[in-house]
Amino acid sequence: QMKEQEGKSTPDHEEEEDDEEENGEESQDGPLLVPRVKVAEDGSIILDEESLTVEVLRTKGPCVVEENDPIFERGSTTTYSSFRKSFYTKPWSNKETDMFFLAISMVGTDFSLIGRLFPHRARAEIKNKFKREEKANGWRIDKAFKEKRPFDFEFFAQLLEKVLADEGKRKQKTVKSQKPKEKKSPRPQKSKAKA
Amino acid sequence: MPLGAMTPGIPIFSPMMPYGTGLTPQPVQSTNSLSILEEQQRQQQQQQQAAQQSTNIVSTVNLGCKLDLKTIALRARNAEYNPKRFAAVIMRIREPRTTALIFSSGKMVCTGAKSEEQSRLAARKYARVVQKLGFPAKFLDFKIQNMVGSCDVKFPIRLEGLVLTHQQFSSYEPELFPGLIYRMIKPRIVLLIFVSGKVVLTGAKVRAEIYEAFENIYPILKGFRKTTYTANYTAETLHERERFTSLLDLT
Amino acid sequence: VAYSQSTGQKEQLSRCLQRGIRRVQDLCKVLQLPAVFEETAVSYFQRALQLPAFRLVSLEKKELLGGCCVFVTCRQHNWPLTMGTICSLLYAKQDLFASVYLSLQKELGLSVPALSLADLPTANIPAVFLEDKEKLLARTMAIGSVGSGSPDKDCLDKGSPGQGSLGPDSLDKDSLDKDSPDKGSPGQVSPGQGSVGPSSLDKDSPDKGSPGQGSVGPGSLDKDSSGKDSLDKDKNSLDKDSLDNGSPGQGSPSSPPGTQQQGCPWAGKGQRGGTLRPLLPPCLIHPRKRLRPSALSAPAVAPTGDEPILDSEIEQYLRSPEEIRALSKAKAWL
DNA sequence: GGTCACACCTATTTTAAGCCCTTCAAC
DNA sequence: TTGAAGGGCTTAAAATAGGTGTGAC
Repeated sequence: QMKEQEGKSTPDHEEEEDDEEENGEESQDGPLLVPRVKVAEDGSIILDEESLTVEVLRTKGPCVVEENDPIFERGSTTTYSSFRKSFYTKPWSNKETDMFFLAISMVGTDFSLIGRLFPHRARAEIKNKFKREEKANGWRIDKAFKEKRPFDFEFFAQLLEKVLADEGKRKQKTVKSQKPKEKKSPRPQKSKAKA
Repeated sequence: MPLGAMTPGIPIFSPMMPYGTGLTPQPVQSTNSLSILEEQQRQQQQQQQAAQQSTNIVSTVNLGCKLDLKTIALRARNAEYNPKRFAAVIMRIREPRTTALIFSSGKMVCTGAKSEEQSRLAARKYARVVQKLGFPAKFLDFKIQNMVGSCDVKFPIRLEGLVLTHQQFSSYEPELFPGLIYRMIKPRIVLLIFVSGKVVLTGAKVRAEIYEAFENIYPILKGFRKTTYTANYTAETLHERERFTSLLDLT
Repeated sequence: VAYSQSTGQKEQLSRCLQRGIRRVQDLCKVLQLPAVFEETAVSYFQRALQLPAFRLVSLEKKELLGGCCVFVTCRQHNWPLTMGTICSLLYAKQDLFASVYLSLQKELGLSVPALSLADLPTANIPAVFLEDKEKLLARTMAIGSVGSGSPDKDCLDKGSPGQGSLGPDSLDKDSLDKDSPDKGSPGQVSPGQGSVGPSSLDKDSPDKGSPGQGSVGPGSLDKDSSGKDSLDKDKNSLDKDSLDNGSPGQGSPSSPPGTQQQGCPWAGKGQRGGTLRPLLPPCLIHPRKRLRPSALSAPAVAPTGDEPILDSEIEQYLRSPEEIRALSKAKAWL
């Protein structure tokens, strides 16, 4: 059993995807992390819950779960949060944010469409970005929406590619040498931004 | 123990909101003893300080005609339509800042407004947009479906104590959510109460329910005010135990 | 395990009930819970199934319902069973289990005490528990992180390290390694474990191993990495214009147009070239943080809801025929 | 095996506070 | 090795409604 579960780090991306089916356990092993949920052997605790009185009397039986209990071993790496669905969203840089507003001025508030303008961003990320900007810089949203710009996909794609590429370069550069700043590395586009 | 059992006079209310209708007058006769007046005034001030804010309103209206969502999405730049994901057009307007879900049946849901009036105005604007797009939209059965409000009582609350004494109404599962979920019966409002003293009220159909619920909960919360820090642990706890011994039967 | 969804309401209640009860019993056996627990849990299950709220839910949820009943029972007896353990055993998704659990509480009007040893009066607690409580509190105090709140608050409010930290694995790791002298002695009893373990449990819950969690990252830009070199130069210049002039300067944090950068289209470039800065107008050198307070929040006047709506306002949301044509073409391309 | 009926997913808003994850800069 | 920063999820409520998966018969 054990359904599968997506291993993506970004919200579902429109179509394209057919999630592999696998990963499943990948554990099975880890003899070390056996969750021994041991408990006091005995003792009686009495709680009176509104007429719902329960009395427990435990005689010194074996531990609730021995450390070798196969049941537990099986899911040793499965935790309460193993199935949480949270995706990591890469923070938006200033440049990319500018692109976001440019997109709004070109297509309006169709997040799905905007999402297609940002190959690496899912609709959910666009929507969250929109809501976040609405709170922080509502005027910018308004401004972008008011300033219509012709929808030129090619243009946008080129621009975005360049912006992302610059970012990736800058990052690498910063890591290697400290002198950086704004620099267009000799090689124009082509590289895919962020490795 | 009815909700208001241990609540002293719960007078006033004073929405500090522009549209606030001073509802629930409620005569202020109450307990006993001396400086009742003073006490009441003090309480009034406190409650007033915990000004409420209506934060979100959801309303519905029927445009009374079938709509072609594809067309709407194509012609309006404030719309989005992805039949694969959701069967409605998602439309937004800037003033009042709201979002609407427009279904092909002509039914519409308007969310995000801060007041009933704003919600209605926004809904009318959406209807106008749809009209301008060529549909014979009308404006039928406008109705406020849900109102959300939030406020701050300005003092920390002992949720552990509250959940014990009001078990029948509460659910406090810090593992799942930091707030205590309080399901008030009358009015039928759900409150999310946080240790910080912040409170969220939701589920109301009319503004008065939010106010009423707050008036009901405020005295209760005062009873569980978390007195600052340490030493209080023992004293407070013991006090609490004494009061609710019957419930715990643990002492 | 794992039915799936579908109400199963048509199914004979008795059968559903029997099956569910069996599951509850099995679960109790697996957990080696006292017999009393089993009875209580089963009765809860029976009560719950009477309610339409549960009779009408999917089988998947019905299954978790059984687990919830066992879980509730354990809690009421202060038995250190964690949600993490239950979820693991049932292969349940945290969210789903939580929702069923919360609705069980809601529907049955149950009162489920927090799993907290610290909150129990000492009188009825076995010695082992007492010891642990001391340790627990001491540890809590020592850790001290708590900015505000009594020890009591710590144990209860944050007592149950939520979202993932309760995983079975994390239990031994922290409790044993860190604080328990009995580390390494299997025979010893450490009651505290399953329960609360204040903040200490938070940190290192070994989720890392969980399958399918993170990774991948957005680094999948692979797809359309087309060549378009020729256009490059042109685009670059366009780019400059549109970004620097069109938007309020290089992602400047926040500041409405009204106050500043009003008539200074060069703002963006100027700020970039550090040396030019002194030449910029004061409004750019010392941009005001506060800005028109009212402009943002709707009209000061409360609407009545019946205000006339100007056509011009509505028209800003409409696309012109050309735009529609362009968009159609563009969409076709995509 | 096909039909029926229905739970549940998807989506939107809004607030609260805590937890979770990733990334990257100081020690 | 930490912590901070940035983003996201969780809880409640309510209306809307088509598509899908699935037990039952």
